[in-house]
Amino acid sequence: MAIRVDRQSTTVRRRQIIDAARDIITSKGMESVTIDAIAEAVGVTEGAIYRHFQSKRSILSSLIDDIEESLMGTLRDARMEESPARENMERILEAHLSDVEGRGAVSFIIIAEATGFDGIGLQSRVALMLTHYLEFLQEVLEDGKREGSIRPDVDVQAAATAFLGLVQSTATLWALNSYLPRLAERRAEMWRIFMRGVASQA
Amino acid sequence: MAIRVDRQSTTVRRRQIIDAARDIITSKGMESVTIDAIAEAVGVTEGAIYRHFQSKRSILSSLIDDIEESLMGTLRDARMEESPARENMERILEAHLSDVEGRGAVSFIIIAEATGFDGIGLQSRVALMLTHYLEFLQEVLEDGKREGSIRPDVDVQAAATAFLGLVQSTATLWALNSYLPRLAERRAEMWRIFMRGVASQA
DNA sequence: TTATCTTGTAAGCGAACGCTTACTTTCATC
DNA sequence: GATGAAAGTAAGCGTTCGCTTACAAGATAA
Repeated sequence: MAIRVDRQSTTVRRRQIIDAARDIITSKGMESVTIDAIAEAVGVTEGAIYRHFQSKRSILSSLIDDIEESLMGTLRDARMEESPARENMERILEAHLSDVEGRGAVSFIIIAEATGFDGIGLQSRVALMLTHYLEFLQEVLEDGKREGSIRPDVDVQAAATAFLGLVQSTATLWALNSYLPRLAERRAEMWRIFMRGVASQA
Repeated sequence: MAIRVDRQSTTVRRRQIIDAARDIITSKGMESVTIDAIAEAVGVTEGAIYRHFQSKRSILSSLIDDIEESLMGTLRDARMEESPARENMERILEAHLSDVEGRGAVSFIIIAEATGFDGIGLQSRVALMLTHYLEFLQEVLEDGKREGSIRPDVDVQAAATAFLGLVQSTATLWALNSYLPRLAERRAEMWRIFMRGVASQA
């Protein structure tokens, strides 16, 4: 009588492992991401994890790939629609902040904690993701300049950094369980401040 | 012939220990802050550290006290001068960002990584510091409203959060060694964006 | 001088963590 | 039905880390 074992393909397991890592980060924070915790969440033993990933570092690296994909997907979706740049930017902010509210915003937790990542050498990987993210924002801001809705003398690098800051500070406050009432109104107000900051005169 | 021992009072040692912790954070990141590393930096053995602090948690807690003090000091200094609120705000931003550039901005690294702090229960301590910080910013912004330099319908909570975001995103990019050229110009431009976002019409 | 308090060391305990090894079980294919 | 690759387990190795313990030595005051 053998113990019932739930065998799965590497393809399936890799997905489960990455998803488990993400879930643990959002619910219990980065420091709780251990191979043992991941294994338990997936429903296998630690050893099995190493059938599908060669190291913890490579799990996190794959998770960052995953996060970058969904982050850039959000950006692409918002821009795809042929609407004014300022509406695109607003949609991006809305998508990010409802992500913060709903699922804890792994992406921005990872970005925040990446400072202390260099024990496993993922700092530069996160830096690269951030670069891609900011470059895309800068493109959208350039769109706005061409349309005339954004002032031509705005430095798009600084503006993109400021935009990232809106999301980052909100995510931090949220993650620290600070009192964050009326997040929807807060978002609307932050958007107004940012837009007024970069917009052409009304 | 006894081994030369550098005996110091608890008062002195506590300072040295806190300073060592701060230095390690700025130079090598939070995850490198171990009792052993602190002991080595101070020039004693691990055991000696426990003569002056009862736990690692209490070292970090004291460091946060220290950081809060200097953070609030910066705010108070900037506001003390009887100048317009917008100049006060600009001075605060300048102080924070030159801190980022110069000494690595421990305060904002701690804030960023506090998300993963709950293993040692300091999350709420950092959240409290953030609350104090934001409340002070809100007061300065209210000053600006009274002066008429800031639009009366601006939500000061959202504005303070956006301001924090400026510093946070810059600190993150800096800590990740991202390409951050012309930080002084960047600061000036971010200030312009923020101020335009909250200012009364020119 | 001697007693006492304080600061220090050396050694190591126990737990956690990343990862490996030796071996078993499942499953597709010939 | 036998075979070999793939996926799993149980056990444990080596290291790191926070912290404790037993003991030594400098400082201070009677």
